[in-house]
Order: sequence, then structure tokens, then C-alpha cells
Amino acid sequence: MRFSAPRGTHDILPDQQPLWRYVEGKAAEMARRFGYQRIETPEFEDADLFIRSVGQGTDIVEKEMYTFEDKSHDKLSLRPEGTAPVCRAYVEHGMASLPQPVRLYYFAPIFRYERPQAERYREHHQFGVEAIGDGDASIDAEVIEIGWRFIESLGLGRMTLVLNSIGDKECRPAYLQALREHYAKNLDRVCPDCKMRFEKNILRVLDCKRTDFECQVVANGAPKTTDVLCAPCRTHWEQLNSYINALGIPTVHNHRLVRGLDYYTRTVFEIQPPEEGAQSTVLAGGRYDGLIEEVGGRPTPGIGFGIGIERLIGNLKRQGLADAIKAPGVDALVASMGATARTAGLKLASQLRQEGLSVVLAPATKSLKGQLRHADSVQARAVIILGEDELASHTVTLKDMAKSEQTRVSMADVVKAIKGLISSQ
RNA sequence: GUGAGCGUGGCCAAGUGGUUAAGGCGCGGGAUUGUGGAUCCCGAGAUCGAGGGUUCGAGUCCCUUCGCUCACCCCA
Repeated sequence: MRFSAPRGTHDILPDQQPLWRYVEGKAAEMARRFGYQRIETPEFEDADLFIRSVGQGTDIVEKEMYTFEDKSHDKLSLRPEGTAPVCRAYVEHGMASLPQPVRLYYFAPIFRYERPQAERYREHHQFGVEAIGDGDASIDAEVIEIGWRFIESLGLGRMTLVLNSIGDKECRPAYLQALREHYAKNLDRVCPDCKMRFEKNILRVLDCKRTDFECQVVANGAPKTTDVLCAPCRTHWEQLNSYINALGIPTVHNHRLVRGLDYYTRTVFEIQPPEEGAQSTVLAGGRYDGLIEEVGGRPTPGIGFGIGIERLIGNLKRQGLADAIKAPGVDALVASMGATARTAGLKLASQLRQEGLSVVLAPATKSLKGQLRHADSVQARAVIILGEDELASHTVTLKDMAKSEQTRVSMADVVKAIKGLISSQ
């Protein structure tokens, strides 16, 4: 019986690891610069955490969660998004009594039961950032800037920041009513899905992309949240825009940007690459001022985003920025001929590793030629050759693979000689 | 959940229904004694996703099934 990785999942093979480590390193570095600390939460949580926070009517909760019962009949779900678990941890560990805001970031696999397609997976990975405990628009700008500067630091240019405000508990009901009235008048012009959304989750009609009906026309003509924000939301929105502007981040306003999760309030944003792919968004986030309370804490504002690593890496590859990220070779390969030399090589390799060098032993059964070929395949910078001659004279042959030069070095000087050879490159 | 396309050795890939299923990459070995990357030579590795059917004969046609991919939906 042969097995393959479950549908929608993928192995991240050794040749891809340098790229992944590179991206994660850049993310962690950007988080560090902004004073964010890493947090890790479990891969699964109480299912109700997501049902309550993400929202009963959302696709994520309704049909995409990996939910199961364990042997003690607890209902658990594989993490379908990153924010709710962090908020749960914030409340559970009393982070409200820490200096606010609490600045956190994470790397986490995300699980959603969806039909896989280009850059959409059942398990994907996100780098996320959450700032909890400060409702000021300057924190919105800070969080957005982290994402922007991170993407920028990878060399991905020409991205677009799309920004919108969807109001809060004060002004949204009135807006939804206005939206409902607009759609009630145009219901015969929109697609069946929009008719469904009209009943179920009116806000979602705005991001309908169908062109076989008049959804685009109707949505474009719909009232805009940013026109009807209550005074506090309006101030927040205006401040955010002035901050983002001050940071020099180019912005596109899109009144049709809503988001699929129920907990968002006020600020919502995405960062998209220039090409119009089906799954083009690499970063998405927003403010969630009611979420902490929803998961059992005191009313506390928060904002954050998630970045899909697979999509980000896809962009790097498409723009030719991934090729340069390669695994380094090993420092040295030890080749030996004969049983006695083999033992000596084993000892020498061990000694070199304790000196901090990366060393591999050549396959013992191969000819010297084969062992040197192996040195190429592991991109060894140096090769140490041990044979009868070397053993007899207590020396090794040290070969510089780049220069194709070799010298005899006494056993006592091997470490120094190799370190010299490597640092000269 | 809906629709479309595709499944040939580890990877890429040719193959008008007709003898032992090309080729490339990669892998293993070799080209006179203990020396790599180039070149050359040799070699291993495929029940052509699986099952059934049509046919004298099927990788090639039909059906079923599984898988993969892409799009819709939705999302990172």
C-alpha cells in the first residue's frame, strides 16, 4: 500500500526549506523591530471558541472546520484561523494586566476543509500579528506597517494596500439597513448567491465577483460604510488614513472590502499583488474590538492580520526572487580509503563537528572518485582525504574544492587549516 | 457543494490499436594504480493510477472508480 499526503496538504521538502526559513526569518525580524513577541497556541482548540468568534453563519464555521470529538467527548477543531486562539490565550493568562497593548506574533498551520486549487490548501501556514489592548488608530497603522514592511523586505514591490472601515456596533446596524434597502430594490438584478446573502449575511453581497449578473453594478452603487460611520468610527478612519499616509504606504480605498469573519470592526485591510489571480490576497486582517469580550475577557480592542506563507512564497517564485535562496553546502567532507583510515576519518569528522564545522562522511564503499563526486553533491567546500600515506605520516590531504588545490597538513593542524580555507571563501 | 481538464520509471516527457513502451534530468558504475565538477560509455528503475469491457491484438477506444490539477464558491 502506497500513501500520499492527504488532499490539500503538502510536504515542505528539504530543497524548499531554505526559502521557508528565509521568509520566516524576515517575518520574525520585522516583528522584533516593532517589539512583538512570539506566541504559540495549540493546533486544536475547543470548537466553540471558533464558532463564537468567527461566527455561526460564516463559511469557515459552517463548512470548513475540521471538527472532531476526542475520547473524552470534547468537541475540538483544528485551528481554522489564528486570531481567536491568541485572544483566548490573552484572556486565559491574564494578559490584560500586562502593559497594554500586548504585541504578539505567531507562525501557525491553518486548517480548512476546502477544495484545493492554486495556492489554496486544506493546511496552509500563516505568519500573524496581533496587537491587543489599544484602540487607537495609530496601532492600526503600526500593524499594517509591519505587514507592508515585511513584504517589502522580501523584495516584493508593487503591492497594493486595500483599506476600508466597516464601522462598529453603533453605526453598522443602520448601514446594514441601508444596504438591505438598496438590494431590496435591485434584487432581481443580482445572482442567486447574492439573493442568499441578502437573507443570511447582507454585508457579504459587496464582495460578490460574479459578472454573469449585474452584481458588480449593484454593489458599486451600494451605499458606502465610510459615508455613514458614526463620529468615533469616522475619526478613527480619518486618523488611520492620515497615519498610513504619513508612513508613505500607498493605499487604495475599496468600500466593497468586507471580510469573511464576523468579528471585524472598523478597520479591514488586505495586501494584494499586482496580478489579478483567483487567490491573489497574501495578507488580510482587521480590527476586532468585540472579540476579547466574546471569548470571556473584559471589553478590549484588538487588531491583527494573517499572511499566507504559501502564497507569499508563490509570489517570490513568480517574481524570480526565490532562486537566490539556496541551501549552503557543508564545510567539509571526509573521504577515506581502507578500514583503518575509515576509523581515523570518523574520529576526525567528530572532532571537526565539535569545532562547529559541518562535516559529512563520504560513503565508505565508494572509490575515491565516487567519494569526491559525493563531495560535489553535498557542495563541500573542503575535502579531507585519508589513506595509507596520510596515516603513515600522521597527516591528511586537504583539498580546496573551489580552487582545486590540495595540500598535506599535519593531523595537529587540520582544524586550523580547514577553518582558514573556509573563511578565505 | 458545482463545473472542466489530466493521470506513462524519483522528476519531465514521446508514443496514427499491432513485434521486447523513445528521449531528457536525476541516480549507480566505469573511462589503467588514491582525486570531483565537463565529456564519453555502461547500468538500474514502468505490472503505462486501478478495475472491467470492445478487439485477433489496447498505454492508445468505451464504462466505472480513485487520484491530481484548474475554475466557481470562499479564503491566506
